[in-house]
Amino acid sequence: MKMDFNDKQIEILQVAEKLFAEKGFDGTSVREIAKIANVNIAMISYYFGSKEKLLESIVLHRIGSMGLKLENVLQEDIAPIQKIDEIIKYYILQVNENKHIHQIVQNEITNNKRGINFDSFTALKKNNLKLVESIVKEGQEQGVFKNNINVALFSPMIIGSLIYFNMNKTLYSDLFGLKSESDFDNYIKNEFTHHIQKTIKALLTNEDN
Amino acid sequence: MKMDFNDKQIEILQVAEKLFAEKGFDGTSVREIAKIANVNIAMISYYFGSKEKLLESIVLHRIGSMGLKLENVLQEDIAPIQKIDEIIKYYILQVNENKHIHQIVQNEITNNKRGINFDSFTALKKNNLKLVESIVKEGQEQGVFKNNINVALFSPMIIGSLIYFNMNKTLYSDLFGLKSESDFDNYIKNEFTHHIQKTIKALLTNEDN
Amino acid sequence: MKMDFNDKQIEILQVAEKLFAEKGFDGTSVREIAKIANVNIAMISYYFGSKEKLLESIVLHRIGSMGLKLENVLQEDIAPIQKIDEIIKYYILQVNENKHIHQIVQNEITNNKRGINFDSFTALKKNNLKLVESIVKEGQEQGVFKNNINVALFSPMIIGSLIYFNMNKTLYSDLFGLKSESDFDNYIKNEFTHHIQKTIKALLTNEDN
Amino acid sequence: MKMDFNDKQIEILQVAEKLFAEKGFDGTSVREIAKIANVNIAMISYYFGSKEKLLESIVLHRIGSMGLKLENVLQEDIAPIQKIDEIIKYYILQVNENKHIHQIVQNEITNNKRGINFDSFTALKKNNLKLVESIVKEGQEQGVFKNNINVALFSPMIIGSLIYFNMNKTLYSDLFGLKSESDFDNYIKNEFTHHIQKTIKALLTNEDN
DNA sequence: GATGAATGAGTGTTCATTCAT
DNA sequence: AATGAATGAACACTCATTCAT
Repeated sequence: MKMDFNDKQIEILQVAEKLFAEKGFDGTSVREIAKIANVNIAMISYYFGSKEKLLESIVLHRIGSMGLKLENVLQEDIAPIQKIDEIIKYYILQVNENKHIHQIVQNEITNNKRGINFDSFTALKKNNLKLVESIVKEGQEQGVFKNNINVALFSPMIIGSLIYFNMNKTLYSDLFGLKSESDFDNYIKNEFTHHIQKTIKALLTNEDN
Repeated sequence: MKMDFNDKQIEILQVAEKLFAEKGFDGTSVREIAKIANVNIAMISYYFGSKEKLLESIVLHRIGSMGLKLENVLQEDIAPIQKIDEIIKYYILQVNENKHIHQIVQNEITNNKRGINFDSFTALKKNNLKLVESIVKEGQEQGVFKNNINVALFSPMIIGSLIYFNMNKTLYSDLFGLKSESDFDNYIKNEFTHHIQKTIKALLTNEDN
Repeated sequence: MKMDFNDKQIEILQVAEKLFAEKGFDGTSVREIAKIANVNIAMISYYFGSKEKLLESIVLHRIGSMGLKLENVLQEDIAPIQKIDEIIKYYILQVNENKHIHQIVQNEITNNKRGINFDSFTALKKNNLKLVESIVKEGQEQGVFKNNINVALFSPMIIGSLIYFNMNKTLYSDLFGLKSESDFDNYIKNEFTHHIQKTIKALLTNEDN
Repeated sequence: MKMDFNDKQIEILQVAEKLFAEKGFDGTSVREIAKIANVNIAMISYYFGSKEKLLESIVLHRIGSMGLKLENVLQEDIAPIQKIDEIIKYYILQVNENKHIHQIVQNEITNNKRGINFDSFTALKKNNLKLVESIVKEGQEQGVFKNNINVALFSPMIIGSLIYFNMNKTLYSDLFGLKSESDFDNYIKNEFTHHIQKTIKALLTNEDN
């Protein structure tokens, strides 16, 4: 699968990503994408093969440009508890910056009606899980983290709650008095992130009840 | 808003709920619903007015039959920490039992392109939030819960992580070696629920870092 | 074909007549008629057999209740020229009072796609023609009307121009500064009628060019 | 508003014009048009946007190809009374040659339920009216026409009677013994035209009664 | 390599009518 | 005698894709 897209293709990818996230895959027509991206309708089939292949290309393009990998975020010599803080911050930031694609993939993984291949996404998740597991293990060996921690459920907690929070933007903007888009984004970067960090750390360090 | 549906209408509602959850609203055609529900295509418009009204009817029907209200789940005389356990168990159970509708509503609230009214859903959420807040306050007054707890973020954590877990069933079945539908369901009822309970309680009782 | 309609049937006939005239036969649905007439949808088929038969019933009902026949309008002992004035006045009045049905029949006679029977209407026209012919002949014998008058074309001139005038109500209201429905109706009863009378009499009495 | 239609589009316009005139707008389905014009159903929406836009295109196409304008028909140096003869002849010819479109527009102007724009048609009528008014005025100044002539009612008389005559083809073919389509057409071009000319001139020149 | 024209299949909805009660 | 429920057929329109150029 080639990954080098020309300018027109990238324009299409960006427009399509936005529309797919906003209106769903089935709710978006190629006509609409073509119109907004200011290209001929036939281009989408011509460049990407089909509407479904277009979605796969969006995912590939996104993952390819996701910037810093988790591995590079962490310094070797900081305490495990700080590493956890960093990881959560990184996770939330990354998911939030790519929320369009996360929303799309989430829906499409659920609607398995289309045979779209999201292996690259799943692989990324599994890889991240391994890293977190190794850090938790490190903390456990140092005696700062409790045992019996179900690390695999961190992801649902972090990403799941963030997606849910984003999807119910109206409700939470109302509850927290967030008046603008940037208010909302700042809330995620600060209060929300802090809350999740606090929660995970409590789980890792708290005496069992 | 009438809520009394006859048998055929209920059949349609159930089929549509399943299909909408599986394939999305736009990805499901009324023809398909009619075919599977074994009714004439015209019935859907005839009974519900339109495809969109059908979705609203599904939501209403679901909420109307959601059984026990949270208020009735709780005994007065148990400790706040036990109440929290009960609430989480109830929440997860309820969301899981109605996961179809949660999935649909989640997607449709996001894609606000349709003017479908989900106020009843939002009202339910706000109501539940108030209850949890009062219990946390009770615990704080008794000195068993810490202060500075962002209760409004419990919902995203509980429901968000559950929805995410469900949506990535393939991944987590793989990770946890769950071979059947009931394995997966049992995992949610036991390990998953326990994990969330443990997490929330840790958050409520742990010393700040 | 029976002609005795009960109250509900008459209500349906009146509503349908108005709607057919306003929106055309095909542009009007039986649902709409039933709704406005405040009767069950099935009633139309039940009472009249079909939508087409309903139209035939409207025509019959209308003709049956068209009030004074032309024959009775005329006094024996007035001059032919006055008879012509009376006839034209009667014609315009009658067509205008029954403009709905004239509009409908006009359209439906043209659209011969439906096998609707308008013989009763045609018979009325032929009968009226004979009467006018006899009066013109009377005038010709008295030497007050010229010969070579194509009496059969009087009807197109009188009714045709009136229907056209009615159909272009917006245009002519604008041209003549008629601000209300009753302004328009009065214009027909006075200026329009006078104009037609003047025209026909000119034709009947003028030296050939 | 573009007016250049390709061959297939013109084929569709012609078929649609005929069908709309024969069976009305609502009585004609795009399927039928497509079938007879031997094109794919989707072509109608593709070419014209919608069924209603198709009708607007028909009107535009017709008006655009209406050949000689009234202004060019008249020689400067003939007597007003001859000009009137020419105008009537032109009017009847033009309306008769375009009777389909006149019939359609007539019906649709009446059924104002659709927001179709017939301004171009109305503008044409108003323009023609001005021309006739100027000629009548000319005749009045020369003393050959009487005063107090309601020129605005000429149109209803000429066009209205012609449309009525056409719409009741069966009746008048019977009355005048016209056995073929061309008999009927010839009758319009000769006797009918002459009758209208005679009538209008009588009105213009006759002493008031 | 790129695109305007075209299309078969499918969309949600409305239609006049029928039928069991 | 009257009607609520139901339906097959048709409606105008949009879809993603193809193809000749």
